[in-house]
Amino acid sequence: MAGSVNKVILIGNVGADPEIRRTQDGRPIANLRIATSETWRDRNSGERREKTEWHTVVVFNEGLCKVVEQYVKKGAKLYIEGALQTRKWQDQNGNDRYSTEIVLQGFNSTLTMLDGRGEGGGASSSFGGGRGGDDFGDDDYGAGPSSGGGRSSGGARGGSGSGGGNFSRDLDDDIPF
Amino acid sequence: MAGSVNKVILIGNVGADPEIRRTQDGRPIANLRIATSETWRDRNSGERREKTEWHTVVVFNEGLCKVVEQYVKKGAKLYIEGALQTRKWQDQNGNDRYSTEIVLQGFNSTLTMLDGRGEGGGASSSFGGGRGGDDFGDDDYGAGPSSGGGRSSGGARGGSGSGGGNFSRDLDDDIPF
Amino acid sequence: MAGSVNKVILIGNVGADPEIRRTQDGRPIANLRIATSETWRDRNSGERREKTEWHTVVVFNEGLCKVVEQYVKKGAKLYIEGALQTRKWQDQNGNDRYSTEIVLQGFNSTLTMLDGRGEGGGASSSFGGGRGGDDFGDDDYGAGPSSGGGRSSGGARGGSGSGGGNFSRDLDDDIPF
Amino acid sequence: MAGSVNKVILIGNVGADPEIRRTQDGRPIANLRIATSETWRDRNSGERREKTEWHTVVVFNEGLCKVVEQYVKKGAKLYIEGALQTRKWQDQNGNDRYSTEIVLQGFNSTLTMLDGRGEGGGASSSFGGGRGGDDFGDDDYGAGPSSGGGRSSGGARGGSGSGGGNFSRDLDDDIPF
DNA sequence: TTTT
DNA sequence: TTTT
Repeated sequence: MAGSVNKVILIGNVGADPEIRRTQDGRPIANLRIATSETWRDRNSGERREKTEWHTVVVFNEGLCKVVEQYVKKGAKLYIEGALQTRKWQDQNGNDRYSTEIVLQGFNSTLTMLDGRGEGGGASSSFGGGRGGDDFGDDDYGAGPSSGGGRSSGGARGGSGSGGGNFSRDLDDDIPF
Repeated sequence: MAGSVNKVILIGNVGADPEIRRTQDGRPIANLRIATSETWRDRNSGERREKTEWHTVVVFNEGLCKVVEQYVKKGAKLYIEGALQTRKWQDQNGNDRYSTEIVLQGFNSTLTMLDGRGEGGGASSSFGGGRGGDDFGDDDYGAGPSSGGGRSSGGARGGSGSGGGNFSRDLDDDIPF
Repeated sequence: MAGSVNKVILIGNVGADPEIRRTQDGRPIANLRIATSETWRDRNSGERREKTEWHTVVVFNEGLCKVVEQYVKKGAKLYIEGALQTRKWQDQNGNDRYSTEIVLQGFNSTLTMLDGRGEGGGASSSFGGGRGGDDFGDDDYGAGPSSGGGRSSGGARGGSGSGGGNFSRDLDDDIPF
Repeated sequence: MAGSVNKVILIGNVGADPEIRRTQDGRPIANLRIATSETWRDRNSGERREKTEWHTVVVFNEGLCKVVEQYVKKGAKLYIEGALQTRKWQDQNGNDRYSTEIVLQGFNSTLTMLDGRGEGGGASSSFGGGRGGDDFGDDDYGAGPSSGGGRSSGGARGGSGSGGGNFSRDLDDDIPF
């Protein structure tokens, strides 16, 4: 079927340092757990209540994996755009099990760090941005994320400052890893 | 945690006529299975390939449930906007199991029928639309979906025409069911 | 600034056959006018009212331009994902004027045809789909939209059937134009 | 036409303290200027370049206006979900002019503060959240944003910490202003 | 005019 | 199980 859309947009916090695995042929796959949460007031008690939803995010895109590996730490606030995918697997008893994940793989996958603004209120360096896009005349307008040079990073929580970065696929060749 | 977003946007086709259950206190809950699919060309064989993803959508909103009950049939193409929710349950062996669903419950849930354009190629009646929104002067601008009057409809496949309708919560009082 | 998102999602109908211009160096640019509309019921009169919003969409992506040129006709229903851009220009009196457009240029631009379902109720060929994505093992999983072969199409309104197609950038090499 | 979607999603920074006007009948309208920006590397020079896009956001929703009035300051990073609207007006010479704005008015408008996480690295108070949603049994699950109690706030830049808050319409009765 |  |  064509004419379909499968899109997930999350803004939430990373629950633990990401895990990076590798395929047999060496490509990285990053796994993230992201929490979103909503709060409301109980109609009867008047108490504030909160419900947290945990999401499993799987990053197949190689460039985004590198970003995740280097910059995303427990506690980081991320903007994620990906697609829903339900994977079937067998448990130890041979029973079919299903896991639904947000997959960042396709052309419109995005991962943007929303923490940033560093510690000193200063212009913490940024390593991302970009539309990935097409070409725009003779310079590389919108041509893809780029890097801000030497950064030590540290994730959101660790705190030593990390400008919010916007990453996308197609960035492999622009990121200086 | 506040400052989070949990949003799913789907455009896909309904795999089977919806199931409508009721809570003990009589409120309806609709279940939908929606297929999205992507196609690509195999790099080696050059063949076209397709992968279909199935999504479970649960509609708690009462107004949307009525819409689903009356207008959504197997085969219908829908635009869905909801939130991801993973539900924990026990299987017959007492093992924890998890199911991830797209829940239409909150203020920004939407369900829009994308088939339509009626039978005659004409303007097709519409039974929905709307922003739910706030007030806009003295008339009810953006005040919520409304109905186009008597339509028997019949879903997408049944085919006798059904304008695409846009529904949201807050519409309970406007829909003449 | 990094860590920002600029995204527009539209589902609407094309108001007129698209215009295709070309840059000096020969690249196509497509212009579309797309109508979205909302309906509501007047609180006082009880009448149904409707407000249509017109959007200007500019397609810089070359692959998408070709798709627009060949398949998108007046009346077609489209799903569009792009970015907002306000362009400054001078009117004949030298006054600054601004026009805001939805630009399809970047990596996460999408254009999907939502009409389709072909003429005979049958399996009208599809020329799109795809995630653009990365590679997935040795076949071209998610590797980008592809074409369904020879189709004459005809747009939504023209009517001779055109399956809903999903297009994205990165597709240039896959579309057999 | 029904079956349409008109949605804008922005994450960006507020360029100046918001302006709050009032309609004749006393309802507030907030105006925000929000910057999004993308960066890329020039293909030739290798320099990092940046392009900032400015967006005008108009908040008609009364609850969101209050939030804007009290918490949103110059420099704040926001998540915004609204609809595109082009307004026609006459300049001093009587010429038609058009302005396109992102309107937060309808049921699925959202405004979420993304700064926050306070100064102490702690859990940071949150004054928002919520789905607006429907009812869910006997407590007010998902019933709408609520407030975290006494907060002095101060906007993003002012800096003394302000948890990210998520606001939506339907919240009027829950926010303790 | 923001932010990095 | 849909759709193309």
